[in-house]
Amino acid sequence: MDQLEIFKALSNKSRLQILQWLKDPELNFPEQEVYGFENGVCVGQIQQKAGLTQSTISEYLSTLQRAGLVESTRVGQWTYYKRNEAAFAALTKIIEKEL
Amino acid sequence: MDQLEIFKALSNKSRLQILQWLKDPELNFPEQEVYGFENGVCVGQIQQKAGLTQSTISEYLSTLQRAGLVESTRVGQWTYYKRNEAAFAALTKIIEKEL
DNA sequence: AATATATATCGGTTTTTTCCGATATCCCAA
DNA sequence: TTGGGATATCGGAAAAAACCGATATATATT
Repeated sequence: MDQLEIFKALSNKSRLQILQWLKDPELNFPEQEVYGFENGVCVGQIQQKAGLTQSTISEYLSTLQRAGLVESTRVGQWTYYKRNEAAFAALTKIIEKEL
Repeated sequence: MDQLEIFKALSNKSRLQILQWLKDPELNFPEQEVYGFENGVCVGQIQQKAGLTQSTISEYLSTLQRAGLVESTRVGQWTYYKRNEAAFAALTKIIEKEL
């Protein structure tokens, strides 16, 4: 886990917001027909809610993924993103012990 | 506590390093004559160790202070900085609950 | 009052980040 | 096999961050 990369990923308003939305998909996104929220939420829904362009959101999700904070699953034409809760748990430990 | 401001303060290698050094001043800095490390470590010592200019370090310490991660005490011509451990504890809670 | 030392602030250059539009890729359906 | 929708990638303009040197301010000493 790269501390610096994680903190950089977290130091943007939109990316923080996305992570918070993903904490409770049922609450924050309209129903998804096929998969529920098992795999997370697809890029398009996040993009709509965030009100930024598709390319920007795609990049932001990559950034979060490189930092290990989210995971993605491709299903057909859709890519679903969900939080990686283990990474958040690890992060609190980093702050408690290393920082 | 402003999440975003905290994460921005943490997303710089030198500032992270400073926080780690301040975790154990006895270990990371030469003895200070008058005050021990009660009040923390003065700017000059941090600057020397970091190998950046005085102005840069002064700014970085302000950044950390604005984020609430350190506190400063002026004693004569010196300003001592030390960690605000309460802020770190609060940060782990933010990550657990809000993030 | 003059000088010296420690820190803060200011102005500027270079690098990084933020965001966009355009285009490429990938997958599905007809 | 072609067209359309979803996502990724690329190139770039504008804003922010990372530094620096010069200068200002505060305190202590003489």
